[in-house]
Formats: sequence, C-alpha cells, structure tokens
Amino acid sequence: MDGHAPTVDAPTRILDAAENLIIARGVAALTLEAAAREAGVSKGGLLYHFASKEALLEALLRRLSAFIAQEFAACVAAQPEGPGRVARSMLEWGFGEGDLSCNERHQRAGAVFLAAFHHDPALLAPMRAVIAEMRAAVAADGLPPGHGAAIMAAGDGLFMARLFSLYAPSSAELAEMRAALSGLLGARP
Amino acid sequence: MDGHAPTVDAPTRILDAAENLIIARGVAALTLEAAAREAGVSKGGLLYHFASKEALLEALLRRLSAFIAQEFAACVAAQPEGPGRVARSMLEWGFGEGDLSCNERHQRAGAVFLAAFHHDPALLAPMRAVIAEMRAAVAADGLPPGHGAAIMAAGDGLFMARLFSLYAPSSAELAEMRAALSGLLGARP
DNA sequence: CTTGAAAAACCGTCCGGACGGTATAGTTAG
DNA sequence: CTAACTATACCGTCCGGACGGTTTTTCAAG
Repeated sequence: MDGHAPTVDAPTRILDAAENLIIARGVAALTLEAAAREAGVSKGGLLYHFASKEALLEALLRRLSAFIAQEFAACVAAQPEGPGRVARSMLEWGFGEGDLSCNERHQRAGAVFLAAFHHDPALLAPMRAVIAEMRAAVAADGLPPGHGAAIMAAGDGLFMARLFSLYAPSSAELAEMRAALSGLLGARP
Repeated sequence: MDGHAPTVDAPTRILDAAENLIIARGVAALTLEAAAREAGVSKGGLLYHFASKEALLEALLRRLSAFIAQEFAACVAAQPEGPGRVARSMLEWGFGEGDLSCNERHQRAGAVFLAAFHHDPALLAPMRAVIAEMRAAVAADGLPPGHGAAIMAAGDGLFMARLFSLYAPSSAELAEMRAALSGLLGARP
C-alpha cells in the first residue's frame, strides 16, 4: 500500500541516524546538521520533529531505556524460576557469548548514553530509573545480600570496559569470569 | 621563605583548575579560557605551558594514570603476600569504606577520564596501559582463572556507577558486595 | 655587587569557523 | 487546506588557536 513510502518514519530514521553518527565519529560529531544529513532530511525537517538538540537527546534516551527495560525483562523471563533468577539473567545478559546483534546493541546503548551525559547529565534520568528497577529486582532475588549486586556490578564493569575500549576479554576469559561469578549463585540467604 | 611565591607552579595549578572545572560544571565547561581563569592565569599564559587543548588533556591523563598506577601499587604492597593478593587489594581499593579523599580522587579520575574521551578517545592510551598492567597482575595472582577478572570487573562497575551517578550503594551494601566477592578468593587454581 | 641582555613566563586581543537555533519561502501528498 | 517537509539564509555565541607585546627571571661579563 506504500511501495514508495519510507521503510520507517522520519523521527525513527533521525534517531537511528543520530546513533550511527555517534558510533562512527564520536559524541562530538552529533550536530543537528550532521544528524539531518545522515537521516536524509533537511535541518528544518529535523527541527520539525525534534524542536531542539535536547529534545532529540531526550527522545534518544527514552527509546533506549525502554528498549533496555524490555530486553532485560525478556532475559529474566527466559530463566527458570527460583532464587537467583535475576542474577542469572544478568550473567547471561552481560557475559553471554554475545551474538553480534547484542554487541551492536551495547554499542548503540553506550553511544546514546555518552552523548546524553555530555550534553546534560540530567538527561540520564530515564536510564537511572531503569537501573533502579533492576537493582530492586536483584535485591529481591532470594540470594544472600550483596551477591546479586556484585554480579550486577561485574556486568556493569564489563559494559564500561567495552564502552571505552579499555580492554576486550576473549570469549574464553569471559566464560571463566562467568563461571567464577556463578559461584555466587549457590548459597541461600 | 616564599610569602609571595606561588604554592605550586603554574602548570600544576592549570591542571588542577581544569579538573575542578570538569567536576564542578561538566566536561563541556572545560575551555581554555575557563581553565585559565580558574587557574588565575591568562589564556595566553595557559597556551604557553600547554600548546593546545589536546596537549592539556594529554598532560591531565598522563598525570592521572601515573597517579593511579602508583596508588594501586601501594595498595597491593599493603596486602599480605600469597594467592589473591592483587584481587584482595582491588577489593580494598574499590569497595573500601572510602575515606573521603579516596572518593574525591575517584571523582577527579572520572572527570579527567570523561573529558579526555570526549575530546579524542585515543587520549585514553596511557590509562589503557595502566589497566593492561593491572589485568596482567590479576591474571598472575594465583587464583583460578576468571576469579580475579570478575572482582576487577565488579570494581569497574562500581566506578562507572559513581562516575555517571547511576546509583550510590550504601556502605552496608558495599560491605555485602565485598563479602560476596571475597568468596571468590578462597579456591586454588 | 652591578649591569644588561637574553630567555622564560605571561598577558590581552583578535580571527576564522562551527554550532544551535530562527526565519522564511516554497513544495508535495492526502 | 493542512501536515510534512525542503532549501537557504542568517544571527548570536563561543571556542581554539595565533600573535605581538610585556613583565619577570636568569646569568654571565664587567
């Protein structure tokens, strides 16, 4: 019904373009003009959808945090019930062999995250909310206190290492870390 | 003997001022003019010592990574010898009750880190080198493979959480996490 | 010592360029 | 007629950096 219609609507294309730009050329490269060009839209067109750079970043972060929350929920749902369910899913999520699409998602998440923080740290609010939910879930996971939080922190650390290209553990190393942390899943509170 | 002499030399004052600026008002607030003003120096004076913004950031990062390396070495030296020495010192370092000066140091480290990354990710090279050394030390620590790396990652995650103000674990929670991770120190390879 | 000239340390101003944002006039599809 | 744009021009601001000049320090010769 729309053979000539764009595959996605303009706002989405603009958000995608902004992410791509940050990934490819860094946070500083995200300008309104560049994002518009990358999205195949005029600058005026971009500003029609996002009234300011801040609005663009807000939208970017809203989309990201919604996606993360949903992905995490799905990952938890895929784990068997019982104590440590949430912590197990975090291990899966952060230390999984990582199909490439997952890695790419991490990269996109990092890109948006950094860009938002650079413009105004307050923009991270939605992400903070999602993380607070995760922390609550992990605290009510039926593990001894601290065990889940430690696993979550390790996943965060790995995320940061990737975000800033600090180091890249081999998949063997990843598996070892994961096995080590699995040792924290056994005990009861 | 120096009632009118500066307490520290100008380059150091400028580096300190730059850090303070980032901490107080964010990475975007680090401009040559602002740093010069904060350091009580003219812009020209700043450029005399640091020929470009990049040179300033390089110096900041050089100083930071040297400091981190030294602080970490001291922390390791303070731990009893034996397997897991390095991992134990990382626990101490990242999860310690944190005298305030330590927290302030973390904050400064994060500030410099972010500013450098924002300007050019390649500037993180000295920090990457320090981290690579830490990883090597932790790999030769006499623990089962992965255990030390997991502890290190958890410390990194905590660092990131503080860096972006994602969450602030209470000191009780911190102690619990530390206790949990201590469980990874027991086994032999 | 004194001197005086070079070197180091520093000042203040200016410029080119980029960016965010606004404005405006025109176009196309429904 | 309206929503959804395009194309272009423009403004105010700010930043990095270059530059020329000025003060302070150093140091060897007299």
